[in-house]
Amino acid sequence: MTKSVLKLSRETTMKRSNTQKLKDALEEDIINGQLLPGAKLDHDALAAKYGVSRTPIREAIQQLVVSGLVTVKAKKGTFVAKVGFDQLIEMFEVMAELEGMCGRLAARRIQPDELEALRAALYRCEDPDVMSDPDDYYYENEEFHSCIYAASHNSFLASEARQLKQRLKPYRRLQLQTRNRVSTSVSEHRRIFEAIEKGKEFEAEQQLKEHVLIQGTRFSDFMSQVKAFGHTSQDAS
Amino acid sequence: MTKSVLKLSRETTMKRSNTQKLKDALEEDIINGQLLPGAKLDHDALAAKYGVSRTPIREAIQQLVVSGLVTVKAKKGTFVAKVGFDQLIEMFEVMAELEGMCGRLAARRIQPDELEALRAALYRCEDPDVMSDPDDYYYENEEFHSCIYAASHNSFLASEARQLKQRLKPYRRLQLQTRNRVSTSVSEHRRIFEAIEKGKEFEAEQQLKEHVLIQGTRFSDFMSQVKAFGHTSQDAS
DNA sequence: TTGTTGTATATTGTTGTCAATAGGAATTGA
DNA sequence: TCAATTCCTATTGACAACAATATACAACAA
Repeated sequence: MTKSVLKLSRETTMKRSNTQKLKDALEEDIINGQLLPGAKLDHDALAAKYGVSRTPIREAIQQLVVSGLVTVKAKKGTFVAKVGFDQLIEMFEVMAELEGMCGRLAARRIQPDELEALRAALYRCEDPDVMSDPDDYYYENEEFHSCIYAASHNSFLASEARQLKQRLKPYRRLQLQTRNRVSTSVSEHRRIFEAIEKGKEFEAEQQLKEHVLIQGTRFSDFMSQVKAFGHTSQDAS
Repeated sequence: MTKSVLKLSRETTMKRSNTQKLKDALEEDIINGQLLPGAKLDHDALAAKYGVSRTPIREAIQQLVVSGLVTVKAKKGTFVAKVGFDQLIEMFEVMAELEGMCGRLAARRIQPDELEALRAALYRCEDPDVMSDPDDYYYENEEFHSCIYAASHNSFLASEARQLKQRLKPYRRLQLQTRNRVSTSVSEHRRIFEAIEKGKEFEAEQQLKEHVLIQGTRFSDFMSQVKAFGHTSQDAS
């Protein structure tokens, strides 16, 4: 693993501290599956890999602990958080509620231009070319949901939902491989869109809740996939 | 301000790092109003006050930034987060949703012993002696809501709700001084309890949402009080 | 074989110091 | 009097060395 040494070189226009850059880099690796739940994060190794001292690494890791992505076991090392079953279910339950709330508020508050943006996002999701490519669909799906977040006109809610979604992302990967996932998702999107378009708060909320909860596959299927992933039921927090 | 030097002496049974103790101490000061929103947190001053070096303070502050209680303005200093109006409203909106969700789940999942605990908490809230003392009532009120959290059987939800409540606490203080607050709150509690007892999910959810949102006082009253507190509409995040 | 004790090592916590950066003030010129 | 430039200082970020602590492992004894 000799690559990605000094990934911290990019500078857009903002000046960011090494700690922040480290935090983002680790976060991304965790979310995108480069670092799997349970993987050990060795301070010295990371310090060497990124060419910085241990302090920024300590601080970055501590911040990730606060946001729940990693856990430190005293004198045992720091590891990518591995959330147990029960908590995973609990988190999805909350995620569904937040998404549902976004939908309800969006149905009530969406503005004409936002509605058109949402419609455009829906159309892109329904494009056969997009549907056939998992990466493309993943991106457009995110866009669709982002539109709903924006339309909820509650930026705090949006950021909370986004944060929780990120935290769940390492485990959501498992769902996407289910058969017919995409086509099911698309038809759910259409129902969600129509509910929002017509201002049906309750229906938008319900549709979104289900969209998150069952994610087009039976929940037991999902559970068994998670089980197969090798979790027992410990840690996190 | 010579007091509280080395508040970090208490040891229950756990060993906690200075950073963690600092974080808790600052958190508590912020939540309990010792440190008002907008107050400056001087690293050196804190280092002197608590008798530690600057590093634990740095780290504690960084963690508080992640959880949203403080903000750092580049090269200007770090300050207790002062959330603006709009975001305050947004946060209350989310808080209401989470509380409502707790109530809904509790109505569906509460166990006999939990129901009795909730009933007992309700009775304590209704005790005239308790109602007459703001501090007592505050405590018992917290207990009542804690029972609902527990009965939701979703510990993740409970911790998220608790965290958000803490973050709002500096501003909730303003509500408690409203006339008839306690007696209104108590009767709301009874309605909430009855809804949960009878398993009426929807009603429990609605009651709790309103309980949080209007908090017995008209929202505009609350808003004007907040305004009087001296916020304009900046920072946070 | 099992239990205990001691040592070694890995990991985390703390400190003092240095460097860089941005804000503000003061001085100088018009 | 006003504006611009320069210098000073407050503040944050980073580092390396030091210290403390708990765990793991091995050796030894019962």
